[in-house]
Amino acid sequence: MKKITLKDIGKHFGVSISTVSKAVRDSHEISTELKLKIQKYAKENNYKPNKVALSLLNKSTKTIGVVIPNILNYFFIQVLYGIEKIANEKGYNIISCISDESNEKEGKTLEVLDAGTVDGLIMSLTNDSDLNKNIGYLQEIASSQIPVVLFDRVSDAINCDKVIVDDYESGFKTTEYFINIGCKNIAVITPIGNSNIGKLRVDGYKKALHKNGISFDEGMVLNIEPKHDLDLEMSFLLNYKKIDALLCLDEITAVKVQSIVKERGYSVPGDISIIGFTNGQLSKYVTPAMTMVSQHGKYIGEIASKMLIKRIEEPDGGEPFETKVIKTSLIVRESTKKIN
Amino acid sequence: MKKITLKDIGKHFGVSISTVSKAVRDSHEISTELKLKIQKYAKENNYKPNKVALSLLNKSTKTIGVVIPNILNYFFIQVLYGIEKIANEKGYNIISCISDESNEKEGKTLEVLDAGTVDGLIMSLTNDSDLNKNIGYLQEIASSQIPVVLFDRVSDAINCDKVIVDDYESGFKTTEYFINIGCKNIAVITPIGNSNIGKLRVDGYKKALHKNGISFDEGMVLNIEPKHDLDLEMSFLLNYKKIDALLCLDEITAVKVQSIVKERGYSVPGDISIIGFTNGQLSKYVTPAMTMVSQHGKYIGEIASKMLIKRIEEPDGGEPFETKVIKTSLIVRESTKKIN
DNA sequence: ATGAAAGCGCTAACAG
DNA sequence: CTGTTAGCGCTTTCAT
Repeated sequence: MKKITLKDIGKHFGVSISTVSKAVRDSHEISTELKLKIQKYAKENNYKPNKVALSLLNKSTKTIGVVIPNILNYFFIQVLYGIEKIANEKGYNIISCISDESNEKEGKTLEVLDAGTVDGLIMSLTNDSDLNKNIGYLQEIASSQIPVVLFDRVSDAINCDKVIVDDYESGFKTTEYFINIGCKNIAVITPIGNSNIGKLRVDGYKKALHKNGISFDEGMVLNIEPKHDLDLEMSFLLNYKKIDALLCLDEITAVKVQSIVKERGYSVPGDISIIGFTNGQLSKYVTPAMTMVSQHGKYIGEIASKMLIKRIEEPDGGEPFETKVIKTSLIVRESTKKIN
Repeated sequence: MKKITLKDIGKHFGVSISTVSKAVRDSHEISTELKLKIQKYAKENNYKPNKVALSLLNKSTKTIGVVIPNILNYFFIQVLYGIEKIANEKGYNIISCISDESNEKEGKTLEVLDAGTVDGLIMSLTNDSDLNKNIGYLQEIASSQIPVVLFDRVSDAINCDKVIVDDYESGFKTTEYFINIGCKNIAVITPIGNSNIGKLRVDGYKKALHKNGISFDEGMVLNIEPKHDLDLEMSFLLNYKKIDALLCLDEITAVKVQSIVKERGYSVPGDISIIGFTNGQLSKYVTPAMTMVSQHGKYIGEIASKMLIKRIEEPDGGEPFETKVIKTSLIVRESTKKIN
């Protein structure tokens, strides 16, 4: 038997649909006797108010859309986990969409989410969406449809709440950490070279070099792409110059790079110290366990979720948009050590 | 300006709402001139038919609910990825819920999903849901509300389509693999001892021992729980008997166990060979790289998604329920080797 | 070629 | 106490 409705119940008892509605919601307006009968019947038949109808009525779906570029990336999973946790506590559901680093899929996803399915949107942009038509679309949505919170990969062109990592600062601090333990030839390996956050981290890196009197060398920044042969590229880099530190801008790259470096006979951290971004599940268990920059993904998700729900629920009191910066922390393990 | 509706457009042109509806959907019933005007206006104002209204009308939400026990587990992520991929291709969205291995949260989640929000449900049960009130509830949903597909952690008590791994066979084959490379003292470490799949794998293990004339020893099966001290438990196990092979029933356990074993001075695979379940991101990068049983998570997700959507879209032609068994494969790496 | 009306399932305001 | 009405946004007959 398919889902039972108020109408069905009403028919069964020969009463009106609004009476039933009131009865199941235990209104004082209904006689106790009738209420009991109806409630019993409703329970037995597993009646539940249809959410879709309620959504239409209340103009609120109690769901929030989450768009992330890559679900196989532990950082995003952590953020998703944080978002879900808070959303769940506050009675919201999550529609999760994966843009797969594709502008096109990102756009399609926005179309769906912009059609009344969700009360708000939490999103991290695809890698190259800075030069992306979706930006305009998103700005449109944020400004006139539903609240939007951007995290991690954000864009200045969109006016909304944001939660970001202090990428510049973080690139700076990490580089100084290398310098403080005695490293001088510090290379950067980035799979996110054309994203804003990648650029910021590299800028921080440059700043740290500059401050410490080390001249910046373009050749020490290795931009990699999924299709590239990392092994080969690393071989060029290692032959290019004597290197004593490697800063990798995501976890999987860090782990792969460490493995390549070890295979080529370098000792980590004896010859080369390595630090990676994103403290996920991988870095802890490889040998040597890797020193990582933790972005506190779960926390970012929680914050984003809270900000969004606040926007959704508060009469758009028009608090000015906020950008929260989450500080990273360095989790020091065995892939770095002081050179004496 | 908030979302624009047909009514708004109608008012603007002084025509009826149904005319507008037809116009935006390019009906031949409307004069070209009017159609063009309306369509232009609609585009300019970013009109999009409200999905919620459509859902109510069509009694179809074009979304499917996914309930997984643990999002920080790579197997489930892979499944989710596979589900999303297919669903997306077929125009469905995913509402993802995390039951966090809690019966209670699982139940709440079902309540929400059972209220007309989704057209179908893909789910893996919480660890101990065999002795779980939700089972009855789920059976109720599956039998009378919406199609349900269970994967991995399923239950016989629920009558629906299922996608499972050949856990018994897989426990058997893996154990025989150990035996074939010369191992005799094979221990099992399971964090999922009270789940069906955990039991099946252990049963397969027993069968292989038996077939090869090795007697089964209860003490060689180590049930662990999140709160337990794995280090300590492993120490007991290693002192209990000389062990030359360890079968770990999930990836993170495998990695941790290998790390503990190495720390205690054993060589892997020299002294002890190790195999783990779930070929995720971890096992490939630890040292030594671990031999793993791949369950083909993404493929499982794709299959589940296809089965569900077929049920949703096909006039419930009442094909009998199917249980698809996905064969595992052994990815041999360096944590196992032949003993001579 | 356009519009009125019904209905998806529900709630709320208002009558009786 | 119970019922009628209207309306959320949309599509779909069925008039006109």
